[in-house]
Amino acid sequence: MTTANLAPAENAIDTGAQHIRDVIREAIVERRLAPGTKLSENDVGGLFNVSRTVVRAALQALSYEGLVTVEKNRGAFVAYPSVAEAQQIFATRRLIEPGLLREAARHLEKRHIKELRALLAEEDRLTSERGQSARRAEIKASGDVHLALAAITGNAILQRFMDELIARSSLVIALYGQSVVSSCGHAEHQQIIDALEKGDVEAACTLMLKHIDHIEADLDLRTTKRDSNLKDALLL
Amino acid sequence: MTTANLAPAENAIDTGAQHIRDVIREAIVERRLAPGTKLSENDVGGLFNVSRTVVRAALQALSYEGLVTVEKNRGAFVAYPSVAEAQQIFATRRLIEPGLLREAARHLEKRHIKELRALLAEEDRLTSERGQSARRAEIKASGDVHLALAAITGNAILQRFMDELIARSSLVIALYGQSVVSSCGHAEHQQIIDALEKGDVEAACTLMLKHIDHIEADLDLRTTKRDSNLKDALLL
DNA sequence: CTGCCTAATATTGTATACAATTGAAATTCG
DNA sequence: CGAATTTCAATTGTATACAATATTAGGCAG
Repeated sequence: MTTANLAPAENAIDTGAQHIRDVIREAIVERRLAPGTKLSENDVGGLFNVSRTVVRAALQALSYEGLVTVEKNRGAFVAYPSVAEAQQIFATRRLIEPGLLREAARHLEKRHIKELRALLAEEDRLTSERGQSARRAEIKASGDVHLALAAITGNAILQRFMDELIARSSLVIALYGQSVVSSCGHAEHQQIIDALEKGDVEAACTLMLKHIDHIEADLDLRTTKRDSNLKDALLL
Repeated sequence: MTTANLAPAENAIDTGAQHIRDVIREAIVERRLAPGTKLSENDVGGLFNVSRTVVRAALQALSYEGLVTVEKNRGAFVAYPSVAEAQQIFATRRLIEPGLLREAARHLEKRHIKELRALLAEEDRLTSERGQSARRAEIKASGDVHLALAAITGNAILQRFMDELIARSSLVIALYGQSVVSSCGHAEHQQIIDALEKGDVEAACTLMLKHIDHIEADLDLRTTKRDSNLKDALLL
């Protein structure tokens, strides 16, 4: 117990539960698990060869970060964000990310730029690739850019908040996204990093706000199909 | 299921666990439970007349919001924030609260002002009262002002982030606070609300930043006594 | 008397068993 | 034939039992 303990949010909870949580989380963020899908404790437990006890712990953690909805005596479901929720997620991102960018700029080093460039290149590579698998990876890569910026701040709390916001954004995009996010999204990421590298932090902030606006504008929030009755009907 | 469901973060988890979580949480925030205190599953369970199962769920939730530290095979303890953690908490608050204030101003109505005034009056009342119990209530009341501002935004995610930040701030103040927070803290709250009522949002933001600076300045972060070995020795 | 090693105790991690609640199918009555 | 009610199956909520790990106490050698 010498080095660790610096990242307070890195609470191990339980070994097995942490793994299950990570796997399900990734599946949700990459849209392999559709919103509304039932996550039966028995099924999940059987899948991972563990008892319901540990599955419950994982589902509870996911519920806390808004990726899973737990209904009493009914079980856990992949979250199905409402329009109001979606708007709150992006409002919160607009509130946090410019400040996050300024804070990242204060800690910025050359190696960080290199890391960011590598992420952009990966994103670029995926954009030109075809197939659903590439599309999934692209969604994740897009979020990773924002998470990398959060990591630069060295602020574990901020990182966790962003973790949650990015994951939930992915869910929202999965539900309400119209076009593929890529086209505009990737170019904007590049512009933000460019501005950051030039030292023009305020320009980067402005670009970031526009970027978030664009993501939200690409959503089709008109759909009132977020009626839980209808939803149940469709999925059963 | 007509009205509810609007607050997505209000996941019920478990009935019993939720209650235990709330009680322990309040005890930590009000400093009745000292940082570092062991929270044995058996003891807590006996106290609430429930099995370890439900206690674990509560402790896990508390761990997720940083109020409790869970060490593998060792159990749960009331969190003992490091200096680095404390700095991150306040850095995050400085990043969020000005934006939160602007967002609150957009939704501000007369009834909100009345609510805020009532909170300030309560804070004032507690300030003039003597005794440890009043001091505890004062710490909580001070946080409530910030939480009320978050509530005005109507953004449930933002509210949850602030919930966590305020709770952890209370812990930090409990550990590192020198003087009683009240004297300067309360007057500053009043100034912020005054500026808000006048419609001068930017002034309110400036005051808020200064306010957070003052809270942090009142901490004695020099103390390197955050050595877990020493801590164990002292508490046993 | 001090330091280390071993054994016992206590606490957590996980699985299983039982109770309670929900959802649906089947049956009965209008 | 349709609607309401009752019964049954499945799933979650909670408690308990067992396994693994850590801490503490005791003994032994130096």
